[in-house]
Amino acid sequence: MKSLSKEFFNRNTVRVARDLLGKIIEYKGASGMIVETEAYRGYPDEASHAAKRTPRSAIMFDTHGFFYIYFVYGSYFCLNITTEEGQPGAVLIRALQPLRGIRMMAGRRGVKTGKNELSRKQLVNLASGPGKLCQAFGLTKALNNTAVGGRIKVYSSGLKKFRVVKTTRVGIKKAVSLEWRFYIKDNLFVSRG
DNA sequence: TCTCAGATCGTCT
DNA sequence: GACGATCTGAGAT
Repeated sequence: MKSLSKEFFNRNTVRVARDLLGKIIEYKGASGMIVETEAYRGYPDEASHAAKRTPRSAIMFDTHGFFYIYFVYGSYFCLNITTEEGQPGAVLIRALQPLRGIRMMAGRRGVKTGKNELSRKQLVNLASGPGKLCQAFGLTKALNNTAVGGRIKVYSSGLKKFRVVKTTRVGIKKAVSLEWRFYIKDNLFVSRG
């Protein structure tokens, strides 16, 4: 299967966030379907990394179709894909539905499986959050600034029939923030954050 | 040098 | 569901 082209990401960030739902991410034999995304653009979204150019966030200003992976809260990584040329932006991948390499993911997440299948709750918990999915897939800052289709692939699954929920929140945190979050309705694997 | 973070998990109610 | 502890690094001053 062919990875999405770089041009797929050279569009309005909110549109890309919506269109990434249902796509497949694959890395080192593990794969999962994207079920939740969040769009981040530049000013006036002051809470976004794209609001201000810093050495860390420069990738959001300079590229599209590249992975932006940053470290948060001293423990976790967040996976983003940069978008739209000429405008800082990125889409945060918030949750994945695990498809392949589930035992591997469980191992990385410290889930004890033994010989039994994972319980439904354990399976849902593998990648139902930005930090969890990076841990499950073994994604770290070492993969920051790599192109989509390189070490990490993003495929179209062909899945089209699902209902999308769009949420917009204004004024979260201390800063003025616009937030566009999309998730596949009724999907068990979306995060609750 | 200092502050605080786009999250997670365990505990409590 | 609510809340607190966690703990490293980026960015501000």
